[in-house]
Amino acid sequence: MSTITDVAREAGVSVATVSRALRGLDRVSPRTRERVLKVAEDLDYVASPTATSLASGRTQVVGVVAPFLMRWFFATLVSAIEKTLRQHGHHVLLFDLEDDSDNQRLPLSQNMLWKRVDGVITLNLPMTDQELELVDRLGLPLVAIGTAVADRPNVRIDDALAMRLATEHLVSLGHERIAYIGAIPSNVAHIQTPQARLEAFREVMRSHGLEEHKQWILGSAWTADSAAEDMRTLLASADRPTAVAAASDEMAIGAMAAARAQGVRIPEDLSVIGIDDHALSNVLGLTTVRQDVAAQGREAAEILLRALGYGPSGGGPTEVVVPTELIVRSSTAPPAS
Amino acid sequence: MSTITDVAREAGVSVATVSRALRGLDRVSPRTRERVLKVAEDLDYVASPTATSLASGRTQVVGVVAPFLMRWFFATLVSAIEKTLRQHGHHVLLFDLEDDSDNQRLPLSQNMLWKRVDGVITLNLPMTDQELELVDRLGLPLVAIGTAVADRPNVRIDDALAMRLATEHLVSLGHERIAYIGAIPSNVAHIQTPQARLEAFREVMRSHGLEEHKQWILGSAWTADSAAEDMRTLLASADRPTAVAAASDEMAIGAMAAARAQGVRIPEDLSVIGIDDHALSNVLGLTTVRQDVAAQGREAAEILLRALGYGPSGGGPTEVVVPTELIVRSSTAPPAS
DNA sequence: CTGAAAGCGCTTACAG
DNA sequence: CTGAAAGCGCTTACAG
Repeated sequence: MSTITDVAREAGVSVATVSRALRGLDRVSPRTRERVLKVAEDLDYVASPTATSLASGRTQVVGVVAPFLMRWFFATLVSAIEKTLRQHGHHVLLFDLEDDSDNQRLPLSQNMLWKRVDGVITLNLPMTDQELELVDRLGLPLVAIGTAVADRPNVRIDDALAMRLATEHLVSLGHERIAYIGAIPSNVAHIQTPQARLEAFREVMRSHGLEEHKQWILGSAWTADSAAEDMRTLLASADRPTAVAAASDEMAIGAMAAARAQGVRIPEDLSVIGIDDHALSNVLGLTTVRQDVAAQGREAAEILLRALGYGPSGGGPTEVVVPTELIVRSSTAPPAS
Repeated sequence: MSTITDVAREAGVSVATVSRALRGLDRVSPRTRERVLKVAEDLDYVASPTATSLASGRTQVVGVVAPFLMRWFFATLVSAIEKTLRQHGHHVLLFDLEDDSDNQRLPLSQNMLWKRVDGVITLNLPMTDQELELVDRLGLPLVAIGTAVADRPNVRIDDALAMRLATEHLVSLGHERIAYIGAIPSNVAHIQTPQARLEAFREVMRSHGLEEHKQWILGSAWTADSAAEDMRTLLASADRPTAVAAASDEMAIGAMAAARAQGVRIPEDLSVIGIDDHALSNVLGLTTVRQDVAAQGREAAEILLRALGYGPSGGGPTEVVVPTELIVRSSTAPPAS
């Protein structure tokens, strides 16, 4: 592979001139620039990013950090972020912080970031003080999707609003006996989403004077399997709800499946609603509150790009709340009187 | 942040010695090494990867390239690969080659790889000749998961065997009228999986003397939505199958949902089987042929690491076929007499 | 508009 | 066992 020196020699100019010409800087005569471009093209020249980085201090790489990657929400974000960044000449270095051998996640460390990325995007990841201090010390701009990180730019949906939409939908259908799936104990993590959604559910119930049954608030682990298991227990009892609001579609899908497996018809015997509009929700007929996950990824990438000095330098929003929308399908209906 | 020069000064040795000591090379006295280690620790020293790369020619980064990222199969692979590589001090640069604005995928280009990655892992990605030539020219080792790439190391399941297991299961239950979902026209892509699975299906049908109905071979686009749509058409006709084999669980899930929505009971009226053991298959009761996707990611990462000179240099397998297993759940049963 | 030179922070022979 | 020096391939003031 050819280097900048090869191009300079071939074009009969200095490497400094080649560097300027190729990067489109001022102060290069049109003729010279043209010649350099031609030679570079002929030689299949591509600047060594590693040399460029060492000299310029920028890597054109952004770190994307997630607590896990396999779930639909995260995979969708990563895909959207990668595409947006690549359109602007940037690349994605991926970190999956899930630790299989432990139920604690891995910490973000200096050698993941130092001189390796120009910025960081966190995907629903509560950061520890040390991690935040590290990112600060390294001078890295950061954008948080979902769970907010200190006072950094943040892209998310309005969790409370989303769950309010979901719960109000059930109430408006006439349901009064409503269960909830996805209540994560507040001491487990500083993740805002579960708590905000549960609180919104409670608030709506209260505002309609509806009773909240302790044993109908299920603390499932945000997976379909876990939700299905909790649902089975719930359905085994004599005292059953007529509807269930799940904090995510994956849990809603688990709940629907568990109900059906026990002969409970949906929506005749039980209405189910989720939040997300997961890739499979449409086909499964799940009523849900849609969030545009790809849009969140795109917004976050653009904010970061701006922080890195690309695009319109003029500020731009630093706090984006992506709209949310009720999608009624066949998993919800009025209760069977 | 401190540099190697800072450490050298503080420890009273040359930068060369620091470099050797920190990398655990020979020819450093225990006392010196200890001192250097101590100073480095005190100064929070982490070598600049960009400088290291320029000097050594290695980046400790591997490119992971996929036609799209959002599907369960790909997300699971990426997660497993990332974890395995990170344990060995390597990082993942991610490329999603899906092009939203076009139905052709983006090409792999020189500026994605050149001096940026030490090797490449492809995820079910048929490579063009130019891409292969590029990877060769850059001297990058490559490992292919799923769709094989020329004579490079390859990790996959036995597609034909998997579909044979699925089809034989249906036949052994007594089904004779079996439909197939996921037949991609061979001119669309050089992806082996769809073709290998369809052929295996046909072979099993033939070997049992079962008739293959042209209109029961559905060319769904490997998504649940597409499979559901095709299934609706199929069920609308008077001449119906008693069972359907889908080439992936996502399609099987779509087929099940479409059937149920039309009042077709599963498995009483229709048996459905898939391939994958998708995260939602268990909860949905889908009978399937399980493939261990994470294991494929791990194997591929390890083969690449070996090619890069890590771990036992002694060869090791270069062709891995991960085993596959029939998981019978509630979506399959003997036909209704 | 263009070039010579220093510098980015490491690794790697080469001496000793 | 250790150090001085060249080199990796760019960018960036500084002169001119």
